[in-house]
Parts: sequence; C-alpha cells; structure tokens
Amino acid sequence: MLTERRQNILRLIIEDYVASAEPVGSRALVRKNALGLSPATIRNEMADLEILGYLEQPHTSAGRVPSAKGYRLYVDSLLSPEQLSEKDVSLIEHWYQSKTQRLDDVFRLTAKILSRITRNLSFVLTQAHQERVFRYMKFLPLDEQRAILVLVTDSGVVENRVFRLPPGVIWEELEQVAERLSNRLAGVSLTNLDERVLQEVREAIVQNAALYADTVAMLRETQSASKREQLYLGGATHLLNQPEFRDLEKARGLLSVIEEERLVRDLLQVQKDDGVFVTIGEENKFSGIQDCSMIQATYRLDGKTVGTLAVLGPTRMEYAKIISVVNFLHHYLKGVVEQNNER
Amino acid sequence: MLTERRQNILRLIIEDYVASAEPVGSRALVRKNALGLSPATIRNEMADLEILGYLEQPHTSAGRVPSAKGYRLYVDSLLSPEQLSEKDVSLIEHWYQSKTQRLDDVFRLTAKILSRITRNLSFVLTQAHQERVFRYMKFLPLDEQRAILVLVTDSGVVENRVFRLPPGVIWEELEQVAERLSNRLAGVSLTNLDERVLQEVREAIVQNAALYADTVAMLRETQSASKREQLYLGGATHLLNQPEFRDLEKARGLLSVIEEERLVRDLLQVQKDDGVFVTIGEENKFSGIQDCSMIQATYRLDGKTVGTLAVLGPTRMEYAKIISVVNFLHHYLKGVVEQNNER
DNA sequence: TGTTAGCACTCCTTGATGTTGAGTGCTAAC
DNA sequence: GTTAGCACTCAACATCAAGGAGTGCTAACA
Repeated sequence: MLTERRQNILRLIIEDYVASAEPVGSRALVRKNALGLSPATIRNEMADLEILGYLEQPHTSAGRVPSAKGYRLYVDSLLSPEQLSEKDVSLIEHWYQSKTQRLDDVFRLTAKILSRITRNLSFVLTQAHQERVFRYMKFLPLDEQRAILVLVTDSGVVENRVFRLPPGVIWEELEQVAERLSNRLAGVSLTNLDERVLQEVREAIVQNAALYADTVAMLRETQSASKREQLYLGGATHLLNQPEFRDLEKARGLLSVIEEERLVRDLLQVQKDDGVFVTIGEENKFSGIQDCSMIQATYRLDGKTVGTLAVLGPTRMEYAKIISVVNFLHHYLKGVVEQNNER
Repeated sequence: MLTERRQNILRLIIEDYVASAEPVGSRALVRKNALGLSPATIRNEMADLEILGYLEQPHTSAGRVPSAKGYRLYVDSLLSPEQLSEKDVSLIEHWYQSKTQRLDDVFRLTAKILSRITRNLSFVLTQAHQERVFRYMKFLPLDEQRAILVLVTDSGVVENRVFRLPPGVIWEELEQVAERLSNRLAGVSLTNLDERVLQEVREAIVQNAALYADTVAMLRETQSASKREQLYLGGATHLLNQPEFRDLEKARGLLSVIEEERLVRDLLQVQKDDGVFVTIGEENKFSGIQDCSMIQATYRLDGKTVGTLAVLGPTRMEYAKIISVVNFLHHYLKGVVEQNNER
C-alpha cells in the first residue's frame, strides 16, 4: 500500500500528464502544485514509484509517465468522481431534444454525442437479442396481382413481405393456409427454427411451392432480425487530434481495428456485469489498441444484455470526466430503451 | 489540341506518377518507356505542357506532377478503358455470394467490396425517395391489452405500430375507425402530408385521442421513412496508406468531412445524369477534399434517383481501374435493386 | 530519518552547415 | 526538330554543436 503522499504525487503526475501529454519532471511538478516539497524529494518519491511499477521513463533524463498499472490504481482508487458540468448536461439535453422518434436515431445520436463531449471515439452497440415467439400470420390484399404476407410475434413485431399471387389462386384458399399455419406454428420460438418445424410448414402448404418459399424466407428473416446487432460509431477524427497518434503507423493500426465491426463487437462483449467498466492498455485484446483505454457500460433488460456504449481513446485520457459522461448516457439510454420496449 | 506525342507523354507521366507518387523527371521517363527520344526533347515537351497547364512543378529542379487539368484531360480522352480482371470479378462474386438477403446488407457489403478492390474510401448512398401512396389501414389483434395498427401503401410497404388498447374499447369500433380512415385517406400521397389531411384524420377519430396520436405518428413515420437516406461507408483506413496523407493535417481535414454525413450527401448529390462521373481536385465542393478525386455512379429506377455509389481517393488514383470497378458494381447493384423492387 | 542543495551526467531538440543527386533550362551543334 | 553538354537549383540527408529539461547521487541539514 502506498503512503498518502505517494498516492497524491502519482495522482498529480497523472493529471498533469493527461493534460499536457508531456512527461512530467520533478521541478515542473512542484512549480505547478505548491506542495511544500523540493524537487529533490519528489525525485526520490518518483524513483520509488517507478520501481513499484506505477511510473515509467521514456528515457533517462526525461520526466515520468504513468504506466498502465499507474492508471489502473488511479482509476480504481485515486480518482475523484466528477459531476457532469451543467453546460454539458444542457448540451446533451439540447442535442437529444431534436429527434427522439426512432430507436435507431437515438443510438446514432448517442454515439455522436458521446464522441463530441468526450472528444474521443465512441461506440454504441445494440444487441437486439430477443426471443420472438410466433403468434399468427395473415394475408392482406394489395392489388390484383399481389398480396402481403404478415407475420405477428408475441412482442408485436410484424414482419411482412409482398409476394405475387400465384395465378388462379383463390383468396379463401390463402386464408385457409394462413389459418392452418397459424395453428401449427403458434407458440413456436422463431429464434431457433429447426428443420422439423420447416418440414411441418412445408406439409401445410404442399399445394403451393412459391408460397412456401416466401413463408420460409420470412420466418428466416424474422429469425435473423431477432439476432441482429447494430454498431454505431462516432468521432474517429478525434483520435487523430491526439498527440499519441502523430505516429501514422499507430493511427492506422487503430483505425483498421475499428473498421472491422467483428473486432469491435468482440471488444465490447467482454463485459458481463452491469455498470461502467474500464480497460486499460494491454488489458485490451487486440494489438492495435494496446495504447488505448476503453470505458464501457452495458445495459440490460430483464437480465439480458441489450446494448453497450463505450469510449475509446489513448490511455492518457480524462478518466473522471469520461466515466461520468458514460454513466450519464448509460442511464439515459437505459431509460429510452425500457420505455420503448414496454409500449 | 495537343499533338499526339504530347498526349502520349502526358499519359505516361500520369501513369508513372499514379504508380510511384513521385514527381517524374525527363530522364526517368525515357529510361522506363523506351520511346526513342532523348531526355532533352522530353524536357522541352514537358515545359510546354506545363505552360499549357497540364503539368505542375512542386519546385524548380523537381520532376513534373499532373495538374487537375492534366488529370481531367486524361480521364476524358487519354485513358484506355480497362476490363476488370477475372480475378477481381471472381472475388466480387465470391463476396456477394454469402448473403444476398436484406437489401441493407447488400449495400453494406457493396461499400466494403468497393473499398477493398479499389483500396480507397468508398460510399454507398441509398435514397429511398419513393412516392408512397396510402392504400388502407387495418387493426390486427395482439393480446388483451394491445393491438397492431398496420398501414399499407401502394408499393406494398407495410408500416406497423403496436399500441395499447384504450380501456373499454370495442373491436368493432376500431374496425369502423380503420374503415373510415381508409376511405378518407385512400390515394393520398404520404410523401407530402399536409395539415388539412391530418385535420381530417383527427375528425375521423374524435372519440379517441390516444388512437389519433398513434395513427398520426405512424403516418409521419411512413412519410419520413419514405424520404430516408442511408449512407454506407468503407475503407477509411486505405486513405491513411496513401503517401499524400502523411501530412496529418490533411488526413484530419479529410476525415472530418467524411464524418459529417450531411457533407457526404451533399457531395454525392451533385450528379444529375446516369452513368459514371468523375470529379477532380478543386472541382470538389469542400476544402477538406480538394486534393481528392471522386468517381461516382448514380442508379435510377423509373427516372428517380435511388442511390449513388462512389470512390474517394487522392487525385493521384488509378482512374481506369476504379472507373471499371464502379461501373461493374453499379450495374450489379442496379440489378439487385430492380429485382428487389418488382417483387 | 526525512529533506534538500549541489553537481555531474544524459539525451532529446533545435538549428546550422555541408554534401549528394535528381532534375531543370539554355545554348549550340547536328 | 532533336540532342548533347553544362551550369544551376533545391529537397533530402547526415553531421555536429549548443541548449535545456531532467535525472541520480552525495553530502549536509533539521
């Protein structure tokens, strides 16, 4: 366990470094912080902190830089929780005001807001991993040649599909098919359709191959839609503003990780608990982002993960602020999703 | 009009520069191309081409670099149309094979393919700018407390919305409302809903304010959905690989233009004709991309623009190849969209 | 025992300087 | 019209010295 004074020095170093991106030296530290000690004393403490692994030196005769372990300690126990400034809160509310219609837009907007306020890259991942149970299906007329096949699930989601009426088909006949299938499929989970069920469907509409194809396609689509994930992303530009990405190689490595949706999803699925969660430096999975930290929060509904939002930036980031922003938006989004879901 | 020889020299310079990204000098040019002339002669020609505005010199004693005007001439008349290599064609087909289900996925995939093959940034913009005409609406039962309001338009698109049944409402009553509204609204264009129509709707369901709200919201959503644009984007990483973006300032400027969907849409809406279309350097609207060229193609359906695909890269790009790729995918996408639409 | 002043040392950064090489323009000869 | 020759330009690169911020260590001090 570190002495209070060492913790304090570590905290000051981190905060200075986060602000300036320059290694911080002993003299500079005392100049800025009037802490009643001489540079020499600080030097001694810094040397010890380095031995303990909380600081690093880019080279002899440069100042000290926090190590991943240093950041970790900072995030876990040194950092003083920050309130979101009123200005930021009102900004956020202002941005959200404009459109709150489509859930889709809310997520997109959230990613944008998150990146603007934190000045870092942000993600919003929605995992609409909902169980969908078939309720009934029905045909609706459209015109002489076409009709609509409508599929209703227990959550009220309606999938629909326009199809050409097979020549010579009678409307009553279609209604019978719908009736028969509705009875057969009622209560079946569309999340795990198996061959047995499809076979039954096939048997129920032997007369009409085209109709069968459309029906099955629609069932499948509903199935895949219920597993659908969507990733929203904002503020990649901010990364290039960070001095750590002067080095083009690094920037490129990072961008290529981000462009692979697959990888991002992997990143975001790490977390199993609710609440805000910080990954620092090498704790991250992929090599492109091992100089980065990520602050993420997952929100759930009835115990199931339905989405994650996250901020990604250099390890040298304003943890306190970003954590508070993520927290805030996390709650906001949770509210929106819940409200939308009970409708 | 340039002499044949000058055109030839210009073409060679451009192709050399595109490949190497280095200013090309007279000596180097003759060495590589065995064109039976001495460097001195080439120098004379180059000097003339520079005076005419087709070439530029970064500084005295550097080689020549094509100007925007030079590229323009090249694209318009010097460039020999290229066939897509068989390898590329089979690659494309392979990629498309996997999933052809959702239109959505097709666009996303197209953006990805486009950027992979051209090694540049690519866009796919869909402008589902379709006139939608109301046909009828209908209620479908869901459970004791909820029902589904379904809206059918002439193109067969069905919008639907779950709502809570007002307590004490009778099903027959709802059906009457639907009937009444269907009659009133049949044939009305949802693309330009006006207050008069909404007023009529209001009158038709005076009894039930909640129902009114849901109905109007749905009409509005259908309206906005019919104007909905979607932008897909792929391969931003490639830009950072280009030597012209060593300069971080430039890269950042470009990325920030790209991140503003609004701006990108603006860019892509320039074009009014069908077919492939090239914008070079300063011909582009925004300052962030004035070192860039864009190759785009718009596809239409019944005379209406429904989508655009585009490749954006440094002016120094492989025009012939990229044009052929854009062309190819353009036709492919057109086919997919048409097929999807007539279903 | 903890703190501090002093000092030699390290090493990045910056700017000046010289060298190299690819390329040019011009002139005169073919 | 083409070409060889030549003086000139200028970015790129390497080398070198000076400056400055920072360190570690030792010895003195409270």
